[in-house]
Amino acid sequence: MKLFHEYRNPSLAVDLVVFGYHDNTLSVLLLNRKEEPFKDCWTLPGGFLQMEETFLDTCSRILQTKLGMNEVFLEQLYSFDDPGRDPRGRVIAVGYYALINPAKFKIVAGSMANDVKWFNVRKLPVLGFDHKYIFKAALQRLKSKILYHPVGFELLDELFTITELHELYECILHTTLDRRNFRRKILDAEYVINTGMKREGLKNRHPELYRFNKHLKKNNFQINVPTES
Amino acid sequence: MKLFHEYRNPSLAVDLVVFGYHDNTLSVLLLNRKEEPFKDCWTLPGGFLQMEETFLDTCSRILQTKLGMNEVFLEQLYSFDDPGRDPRGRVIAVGYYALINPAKFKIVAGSMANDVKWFNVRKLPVLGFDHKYIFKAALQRLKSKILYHPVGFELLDELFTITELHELYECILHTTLDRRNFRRKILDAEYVINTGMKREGLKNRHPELYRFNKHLKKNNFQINVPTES
DNA sequence: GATGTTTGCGTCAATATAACGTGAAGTAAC
DNA sequence: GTTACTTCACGTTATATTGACGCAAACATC
Repeated sequence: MKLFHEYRNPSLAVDLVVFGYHDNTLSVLLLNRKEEPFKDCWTLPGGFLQMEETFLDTCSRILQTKLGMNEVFLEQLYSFDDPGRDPRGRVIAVGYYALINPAKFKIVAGSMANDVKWFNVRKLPVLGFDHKYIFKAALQRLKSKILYHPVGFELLDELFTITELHELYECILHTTLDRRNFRRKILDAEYVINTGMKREGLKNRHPELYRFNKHLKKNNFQINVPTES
Repeated sequence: MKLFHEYRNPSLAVDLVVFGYHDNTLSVLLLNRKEEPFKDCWTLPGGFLQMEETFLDTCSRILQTKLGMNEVFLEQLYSFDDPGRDPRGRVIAVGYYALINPAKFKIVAGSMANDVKWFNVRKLPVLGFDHKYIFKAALQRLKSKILYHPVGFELLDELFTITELHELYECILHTTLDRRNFRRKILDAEYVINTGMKREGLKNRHPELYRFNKHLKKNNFQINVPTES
């Protein structure tokens, strides 16, 4: 019996949209390609799926070898199948997005070799392949997800203030949210736990530090975005 | 230069969860396999992606040749990568789900050759491969989607009554929804347009016939499911 | 006409939401 | 210490939405 992988099959790549939040800015990690095609173009980090790997294995390998990261939040996005998406031949891409706290990996804009860089998600350069669309899908997913699920803490330090969480939401959703209503919703939903500690050394009143509530009930909160007009 | 598809690559299959609604029952189309593996087992219809095909091409081919259908609502679900999911070797499956109106294809439970059959989604047999999980993902997606997006009309005739739409929602969500509140939401959202016609020949008061409003504004309604207790 | 059912529209109290006020806590300047 | 300024934490209020029902018109059957 002929094995399936002896037939002609498209190649399978995994492409990663790695989000990081730093200095009140949502950023995405891009790689400057050193080879054709799209040499010297910015692209999402990615790699080919090996026969024995799961998608998450491939993600970890890319994160580890190209970016020096591990143990991050990962979620599958969508699979991209445009036959023309890779000039080298037929390549299917499975998109994943990751949420990381740049502080944990000592990566801040400009500090790394200039072939890997954080870019503000609102100021992206032209991307190679169809990575513009993969990125768009990722940002849209993140924006939807954060309304119902407590993913914010993946991007913040373990201890954070309500104001910091609030700024993160405004930054991701790219809108303004009433500070006081936001606080009430987050607290009513028991999204976070007050540690009793305070953040010291700030100019004004010292805000209380919270941590994420791991025992949060599902579907317990919903953030509403103002209707555009 | 060696082409990518000359490397060893996993095979790529597309598996379909085809939903149909008939006689107040949400059903899914299953195929009885005639070959190993999972001979005589019920499975989702599926097929391998050909080099030049998009996923949707493959979906259409499966729907056309195995089920005699075309022009249906299709949406990508998720890609399944468990290395052990197919005993024949490494096969990645891209799941899609379809919504069809069985009346349009003259397929009703029991009327086809006994290797293709509609099954009530709450009374499924044991499925081959990992199709149980693909199905679960599809049902979950449909349940979430219908709360915010007008997908109901894909499953109904062009003209339908509010009661019929209401029953469809209760069936898919597997819960009860207040008849009068449901009507109000659907009408306030302009989900549907009153045609002025009525469904004749029923035992009691003749209900008005509606059609789907194609110019529906996005994010204009939300159905709430009662909290379980 | 009486009966039983479905349909279509309304009511009302409870809840959730958006918009905004205010005083306390902190730093810095004088 | 006092004043000025900022952020933080907690309220308040008007409005909108929701859930839980009531009820009469429309229809077939008797």
